[in-house]
Amino acid sequence: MRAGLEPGAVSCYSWALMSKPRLRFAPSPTGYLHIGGVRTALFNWLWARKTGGTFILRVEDTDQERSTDASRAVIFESLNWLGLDWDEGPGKGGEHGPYTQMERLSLYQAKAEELVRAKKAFRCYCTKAELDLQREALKAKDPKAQFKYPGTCRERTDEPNLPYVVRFKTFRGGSVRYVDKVFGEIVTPNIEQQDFVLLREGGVPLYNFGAVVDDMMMEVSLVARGRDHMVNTPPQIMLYEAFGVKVPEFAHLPMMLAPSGEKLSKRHGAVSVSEYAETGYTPDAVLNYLARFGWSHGDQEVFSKEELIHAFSWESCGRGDGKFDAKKFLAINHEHLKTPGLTTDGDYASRTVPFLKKRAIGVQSEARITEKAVTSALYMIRERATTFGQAADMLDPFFREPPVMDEKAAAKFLIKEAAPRIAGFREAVARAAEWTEGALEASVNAWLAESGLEMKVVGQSVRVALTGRTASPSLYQVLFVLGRDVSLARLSRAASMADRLSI
RNA sequence: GGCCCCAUCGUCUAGCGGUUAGGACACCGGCUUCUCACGUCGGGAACACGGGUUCAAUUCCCGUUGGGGUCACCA
Repeated sequence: MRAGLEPGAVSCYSWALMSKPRLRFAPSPTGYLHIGGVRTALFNWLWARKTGGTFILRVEDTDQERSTDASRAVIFESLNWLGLDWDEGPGKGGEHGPYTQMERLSLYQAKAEELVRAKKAFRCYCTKAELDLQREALKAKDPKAQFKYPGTCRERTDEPNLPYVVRFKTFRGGSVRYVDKVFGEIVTPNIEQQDFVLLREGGVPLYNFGAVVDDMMMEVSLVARGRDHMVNTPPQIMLYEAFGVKVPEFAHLPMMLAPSGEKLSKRHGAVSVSEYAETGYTPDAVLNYLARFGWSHGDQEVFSKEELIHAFSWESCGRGDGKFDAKKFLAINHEHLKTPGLTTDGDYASRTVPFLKKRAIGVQSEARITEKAVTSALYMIRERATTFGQAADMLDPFFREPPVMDEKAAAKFLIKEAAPRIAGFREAVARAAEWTEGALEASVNAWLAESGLEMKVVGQSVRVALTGRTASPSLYQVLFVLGRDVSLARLSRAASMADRLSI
């Protein structure tokens, strides 16, 4: 009942309906985990989680020139940080392992041999140099001509003792048709294909072959990947048909481009997941932004991870490429940090502590940086901080004694005229009925009223006195969080500093 | 260049024949205000173009233009 070789005969539905979907993310360990790659992983993961299917992680490391163990580790680390957990794969096992391609070499070789024996593939003894020569020759004759492997060894029957690659006998007539879950029907004439290489000279598979053998053996039922792979789909489908197995479903995702419209790369700013982790983004916000890129759910912009799982569908994926927008990304992160329902106090604090500790290295107050202390100060900065890194910056004056004094701020606000005001403010808060925001404010207001001063004129000096900066949370919150002793001490010190400074 | 894909505000997008074309980010104003934010109110801002189909096209079809992808013993 399998699909035949005629065009239009490839049906994918039965597989998908009969069992839980199996999806995979198959990165190459050749660098950091790219934000675009994460989106691919995310969409696969969302569908697996929504449908109760299986999410497989497979490492495609057949490019031995560029693959590194360090990169492999970074990719795992990034996926873990994002919370995109896999059901089968490295470190997790599964019935279809190993999940690293270089550990599956004998499998590819056996499968290639199977095709050769069935005359669906052949050994090609043409060398790379020969082919390059032919390519150049053709180009010299006709610059517009398309070079395709001429089929030199396609029907060759001898088996000389020479190095060879294994090539696929591409179907000659007809076309490949499939129904993409986001792009719809795609038809490609087979004439476009050439006899592509399955196995290199050393027996290491090339992408299209490795991916198909693995997807086939791992029983992947839906292949979702970037649109840049769309051109690989027809040859891959030929391979499935050559093996006589069911063709999986395909879903291609529109591309994420740089604001300039070029392919997104490091020269356009942060593109690796680790950079966002280091800046203090929260993983769910990263997923939120990436999900909303090329996918939508009515007017909703902010999603928790659970909401994404619930709402996701291929039908709501767009088809147009998009441009990465760092500002919107930041705004989404801010939204997640502001909302306790999205980022709990505990989560917020535990993610902020490392940032605070990092900036407190060598400072004696480091021991005071605890999740508990940070948690109790959180309410001051929830609305303000856009990243955990920024939160740590805002919290810094509360975990350092004395606070770092901004020199410009001091020069401008800790001036002679300010000294008596700071002192007056100090006395006012010192005689507050109790050390609460309300009582402090009441006491300060009373002092303001009797002294004829306005908060406008004393505020900034007091702020610099308490925090060393010109921007901070509300003064009463600052006083409260700092506590009576520290507050009074900082105010005294600043008052005398102001008095001295301008002599 | 061949083949393939795409096309709504600057950006991400809603729209699935009849809407004052909606939201979000960004931008610009007002309000709030002890700073910075947050919040809130308001504003400017889009259906690439040309043909069809239809009583009616942003929406369906074709073409043009524009953008993107890909053309390896990379993935």
